[in-house]
Amino acid sequence: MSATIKDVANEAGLSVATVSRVLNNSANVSEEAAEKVNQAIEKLGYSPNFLGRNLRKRETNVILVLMPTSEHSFYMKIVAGIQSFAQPRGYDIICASSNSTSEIEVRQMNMLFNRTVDGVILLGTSYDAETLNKLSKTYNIALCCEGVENAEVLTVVVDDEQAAYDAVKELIRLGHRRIGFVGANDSSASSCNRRQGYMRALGEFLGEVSEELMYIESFEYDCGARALDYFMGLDEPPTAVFCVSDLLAIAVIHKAHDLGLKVGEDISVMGFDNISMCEMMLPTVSTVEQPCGKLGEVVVRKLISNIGASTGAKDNGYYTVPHRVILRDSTGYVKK
Amino acid sequence: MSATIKDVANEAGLSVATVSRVLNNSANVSEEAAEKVNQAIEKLGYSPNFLGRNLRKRETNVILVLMPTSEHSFYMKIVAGIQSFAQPRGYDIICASSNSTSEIEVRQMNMLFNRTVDGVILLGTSYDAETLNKLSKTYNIALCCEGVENAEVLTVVVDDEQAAYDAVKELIRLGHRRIGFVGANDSSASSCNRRQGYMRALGEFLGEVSEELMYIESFEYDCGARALDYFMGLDEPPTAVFCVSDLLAIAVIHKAHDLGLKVGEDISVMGFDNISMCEMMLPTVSTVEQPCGKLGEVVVRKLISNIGASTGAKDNGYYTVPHRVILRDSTGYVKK
DNA sequence: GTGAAAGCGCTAACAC
DNA sequence: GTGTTAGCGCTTTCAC
Repeated sequence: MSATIKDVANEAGLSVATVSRVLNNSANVSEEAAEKVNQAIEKLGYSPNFLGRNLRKRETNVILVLMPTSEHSFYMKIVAGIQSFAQPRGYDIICASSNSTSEIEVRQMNMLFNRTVDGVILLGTSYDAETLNKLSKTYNIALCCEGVENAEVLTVVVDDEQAAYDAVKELIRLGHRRIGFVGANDSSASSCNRRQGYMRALGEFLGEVSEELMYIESFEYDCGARALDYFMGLDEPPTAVFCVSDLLAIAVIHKAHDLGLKVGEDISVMGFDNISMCEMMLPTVSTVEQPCGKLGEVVVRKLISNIGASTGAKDNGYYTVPHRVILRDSTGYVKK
Repeated sequence: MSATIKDVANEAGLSVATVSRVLNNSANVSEEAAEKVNQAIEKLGYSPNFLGRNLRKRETNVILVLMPTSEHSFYMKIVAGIQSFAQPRGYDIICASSNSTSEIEVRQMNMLFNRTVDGVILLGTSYDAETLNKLSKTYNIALCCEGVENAEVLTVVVDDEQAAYDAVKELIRLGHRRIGFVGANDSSASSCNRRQGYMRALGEFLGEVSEELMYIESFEYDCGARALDYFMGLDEPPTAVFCVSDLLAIAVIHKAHDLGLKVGEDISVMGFDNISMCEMMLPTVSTVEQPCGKLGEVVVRKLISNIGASTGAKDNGYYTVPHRVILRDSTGYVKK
């Protein structure tokens, strides 16, 4: 049906080897021959079949990015960062979303196992450390945004503990003394580390950490409303809330509005990630910026280097990139 | 390095043909043989190389979804719809974003040309009708969300003209008589069609359409603010604004807030798409819902059918799925 | 029920 | 500078 390299060779009156050379810009091919080949390609509308090429070369130059959910524009920003680095270096980036379903994740990981892609970047995973360590021996895998405890796999993240500490410190600077925490289950390393940072800041500056000010459920949007309901039901509700994601912060803000609270005055809310929605919201949302572009760039740079390296020489390090606290309208000085 | 089907055959003491049969669950293989093969697979940690398989079978069972931008969570919802239909039918879905750059789009389309994927769904494209028609003869292509005028390519969209008409009709029902339109350049078929619907509603119910109430720029977020600035500079500003996207509507709402206007009272704003942000915003955003799941499901169903069909029997039809106007807090009765 | 062998489209020795 | 040819890993006809 569609033309092959052989057809091109016949059409040009040359051998497939020469056609292949032209296709790959290798040296040792006369101008004349190249011209003939290009004409034949044009005439036949030929496009090389990469299945053949990839099979032969044992590489695809494609990297797969797996996201737990596609709702977060945050993830797509990282993908953009990955792409901007990888594309000029000859790698195509494709992505897929597992909807936080481990079954789908496994299925998509098959693209790695069956050699459809050269490597995978996981922006969150349901694999445990042991499995990841085993897979990492045979395949090129990297974690980004969300690490896995004890996994000796290339990982690039922000320093979640320190970032949360910095964020909560800002709230304390604004005069807040009762600060709530909205987190996901501790099976998420990032949520867990952020909780540690929150607790360290409270311990260091206020001297005490109260269990009742921590609401732990999941990253789901709806949890934000439930968290605020819970907090407002306390004898002494918090005057500020630190959330492990912007989405949760936005849910809290929405709920606060429904309860008649003025966000930034009656209650301060801080998120995490700096998704684009933070600037679109009314009020705008204070948050901790994760440098998405940088995260993507760093992780794919190291992954590509691993792909090119011999098995023994792989970089399975744990790297952090700098974060930044951004204050907007959703946080303010504590009400006297 | 990694095991091949030959290694498995040797290990099992059988031929590669038998191993292949086991791999593909074909009939005519004894229990005993299957057992041996599975043991060998287990022992060697074998995973079939799909480059070989796909080359041989001349199909990959992968469909590529190309998005113009990854910022819209809207697109990812469509991908989810596509995936939910395709996955159970043996197709993997991968996606890539061109950042509205035709150069990147072309590069990504290479995955179609070089047989890395069986088909492509374009959620917006910079290709013109002529090119699409030509490509569509050789390859399996579908358009979703955003059609291309005169393209005889499988297309699944909402009826943009009618949807805009319905939305504007609602604004008129709320008493609005001066209604602004914020659109993208008419090179976008959807924006163009929505403008037609806006004009039809105005013509039909109010008798006149005023050029000065149409602000046409692009889908970029920043255009929303400029549009409102423009409108408020008019001698008689509109009391309601219909935007061709929710993102633009949110930008308008944000700007209105900055100008001290109360959205839903002083000015009504209607968007288009029903992205998840509409419900998160304060105020919540009235909009036209595009049934993302349905769009994705329908387009991939027809595309898969085309992939399986002979060249002549392809469905290049134009299909619409039903839309729905959703009124929320950003629209209200006109202020007396 | 099983195996031998051809060949999918391509690249890369190797020979000339 | 060009051509011949062996295979990359797999499926599938055709014998048996």
